[in-house]
Amino acid sequence: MNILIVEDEIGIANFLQQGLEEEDFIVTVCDNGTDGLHKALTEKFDIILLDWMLPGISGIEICKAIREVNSELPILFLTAKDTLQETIEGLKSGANDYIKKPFHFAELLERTKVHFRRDASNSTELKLGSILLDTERHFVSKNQKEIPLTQKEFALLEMLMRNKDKICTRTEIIEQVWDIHFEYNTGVIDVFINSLRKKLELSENENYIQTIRGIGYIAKEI
Amino acid sequence: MNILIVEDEIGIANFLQQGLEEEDFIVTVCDNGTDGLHKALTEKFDIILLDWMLPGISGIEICKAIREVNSELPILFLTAKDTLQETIEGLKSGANDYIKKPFHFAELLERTKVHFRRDASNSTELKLGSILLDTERHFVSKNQKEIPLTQKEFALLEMLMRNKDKICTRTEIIEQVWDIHFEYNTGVIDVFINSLRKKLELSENENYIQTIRGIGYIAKEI
DNA sequence: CTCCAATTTTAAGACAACCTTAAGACTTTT
DNA sequence: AAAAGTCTTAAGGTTGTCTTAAAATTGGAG
Repeated sequence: MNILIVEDEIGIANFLQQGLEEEDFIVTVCDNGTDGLHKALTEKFDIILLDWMLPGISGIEICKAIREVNSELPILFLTAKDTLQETIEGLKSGANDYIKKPFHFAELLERTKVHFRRDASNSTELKLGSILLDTERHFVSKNQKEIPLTQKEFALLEMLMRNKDKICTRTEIIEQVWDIHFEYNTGVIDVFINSLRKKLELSENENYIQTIRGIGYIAKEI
Repeated sequence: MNILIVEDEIGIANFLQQGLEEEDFIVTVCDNGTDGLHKALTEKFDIILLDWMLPGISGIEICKAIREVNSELPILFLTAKDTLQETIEGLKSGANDYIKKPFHFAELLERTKVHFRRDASNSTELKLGSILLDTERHFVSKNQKEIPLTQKEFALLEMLMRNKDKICTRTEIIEQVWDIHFEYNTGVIDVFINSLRKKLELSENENYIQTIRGIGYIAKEI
């Protein structure tokens, strides 16, 4: 996990770097706004800790500039500017959290971790109603009962579950699950959807895998 | 945007409710932990504001219970427990933010909005009165109730909603929805407009889809 | 290497959902 | 009152999906 710290007070920067490295984060420090913004835009970080008052570009400017390009990257302000107006200005500029100096390192650490948590996209455990799927163990269960699936069945279910509440078109499915990248039409998908529904015993009122006629399928909580 | 407030001090709850409703949020209040948890698990909210000390189940327990099932839902603690240990405990239990009482409403509001931002930025939702249409989920609802639509119905409604407050001529509709690029006259459009109105239960005084005689149709907020 | 079992793919008929058409009722305009 | 445009309904006709079974392929054991 890569953290970028943009902070000009060397004492604070070192203190943070040391503390975060002890927690096994990979830390990069910039002591001015210009470098900070440049690094933020060109390298890949998982989170940014940002001071407000900086030589070069101010924290606010950096924050706004990052948000122009990247709306996902978590940005935490870390600043001595502690009035209500400033707090709001900081949050409005696109930050995800606003921590006022002086702060406890333990709280900063915890607030930092909050933003790593929600990155469930690479989680190995997926859930859909009473259905659980673990990609690592290649294991699927429903109501605590294991459901043995074949390779293709598993891959198809995984794709649907990773895209929960999003439509998977037939083309997307053929591409991702079957790795076929040209015009193709056959009933394979239907056959496997059918066998998934059967094995998972999806009745009328447990319609987790719905068909979107003319388009594809969707996995939905009900 | 639906907000659930779980708070037993009526004064604070009312204050929050009023403030948030002025900002056009839809607010639900629970004055005890048991109801709060139940509502959080059974209804659909976009964010939860949670007191720590509550009659029934404590905020911490609620937070953990929600996280068992839903790792995405933003949870904000809002509490008088302001020590470092408590803050950390709150965040560790799965909360996304931890706001200490007394707080400024403006800051609370801003911190709440932080969590809507990233949803909104990549939203695929269109709104027309109480009607919501999500292209990605191929989902339409009115007053929180799902309205199942067919392909063509969906495409037609999507076109009208994308052009909200703009007239869609019959020719434009036939071109975009039916992909027919030559002179064509038949009642298809009328039939589908009719079935949309029926399924969406658009009465006289909810005339979201209006006829522009001789030209086409228009979707309008009323 | 060969055979067997399990998995994957193809194919086809049955089925259901959807789209289109057309015709008559209704509304608005001239 | 006539004409033009729209609404409503219901009956085919079409298309996409489900289901089943058999053929083809793969992977592992002997």
